[in-house]
Amino acid sequence: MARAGLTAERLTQAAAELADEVGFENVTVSALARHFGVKDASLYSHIRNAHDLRVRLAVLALAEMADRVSDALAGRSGKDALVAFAQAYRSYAHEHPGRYAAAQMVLDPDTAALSAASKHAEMTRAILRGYDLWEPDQTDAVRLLHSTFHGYVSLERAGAFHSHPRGVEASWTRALDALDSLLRAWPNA
Amino acid sequence: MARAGLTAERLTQAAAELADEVGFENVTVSALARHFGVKDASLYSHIRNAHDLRVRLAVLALAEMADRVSDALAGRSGKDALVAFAQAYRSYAHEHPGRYAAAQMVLDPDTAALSAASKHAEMTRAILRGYDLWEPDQTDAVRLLHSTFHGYVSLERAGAFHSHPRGVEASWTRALDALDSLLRAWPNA
DNA sequence: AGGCTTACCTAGAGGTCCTAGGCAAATTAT
DNA sequence: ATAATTTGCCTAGGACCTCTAGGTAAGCCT
Repeated sequence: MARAGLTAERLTQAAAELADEVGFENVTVSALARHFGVKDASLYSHIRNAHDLRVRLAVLALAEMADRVSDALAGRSGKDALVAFAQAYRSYAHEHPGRYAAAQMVLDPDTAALSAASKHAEMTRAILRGYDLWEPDQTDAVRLLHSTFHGYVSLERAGAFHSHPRGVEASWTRALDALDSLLRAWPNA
Repeated sequence: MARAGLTAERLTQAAAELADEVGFENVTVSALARHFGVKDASLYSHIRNAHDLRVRLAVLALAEMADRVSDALAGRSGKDALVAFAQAYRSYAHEHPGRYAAAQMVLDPDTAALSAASKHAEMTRAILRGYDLWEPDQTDAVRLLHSTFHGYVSLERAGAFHSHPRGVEASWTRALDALDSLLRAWPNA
């Protein structure tokens, strides 16, 4: 019998495509095995278990997002950088809903440290160099930005904004305007 | 054999407690049946299927949150109302992580319309009466506030803020300060 | 008391997760 | 080139979850 030539990397990549097609919660070991025309048990030579597969997927998604944001950010500063970051983040979530959902997994501290999660925080911090913010305000602002981006995208995907006719795109643009003006006039403690 | 006296309501209530104990993703029909000392199949007289159970749980959580926020909001306005809303929202999420996760489910439009989801939007809008905001800025601000609250709480629970020594509580307080000042000086389009 | 509704049961099919143990293909050593 | 080793994929099977069909008996209504 010819071998399928599986590796953890190929499995993770296929899982990412599967996630975008059928949703992160439907990424199962069985579905992945079916995709490769192989028995379930065969995958366990490459991944420890189903959770391990999902963690690998999360790590992949975090890295992809970081790359995309990093590219978008190159050569920009101030509001330009803010908008570029936000668009890159949001467009990734729209194009890759399954991967984005994976990226929201709660990772154990060790895995999180090895992942691109820290790069995200670092890049968000880089945006703030265009504004006049210093510690601890900078960290507070990083957290606020990250929260707003993530919150907006996940509520949008959950359909929370469909009940009102106001365009989701227009609100997003105005939210970025608002955040920019907030960063420029960050209140004192 | 004595009957357990199950109803959809008792099942949903028990599922809520179970969710807070073991996590929303571990709320299964089997686990719930075990809790009542009853066979799995018995639950299907009260709920349609596992998804139906989770939706009921989501609706319960949305209603509970709306009640709590509504109480917190009574008699307050301006920043007072903003802070009260935010604290009520966040404390609910902390005290009831499983229920909060349930409340993030994507509901089909009909269910969403019947749920307390619209009350949430309405209450957020009520906060803005203390600020000088009119349509469409009001809707944009509602979406921004909702996104930030939800984003902050879910990133916090995911451990995204643990990598930095700055206190999560302090950042939260400052985020509310920032949002208040943003609403008072909402930028023109 | 008799009849009706329904809460809960047993039985069982089908799916996912995962382990143990085996064989054969690919790789490395001789 | 053949032998030895590694390892990719297999079968078999157990544990758990979901859900359906059909049955029995408990509790409610006259």
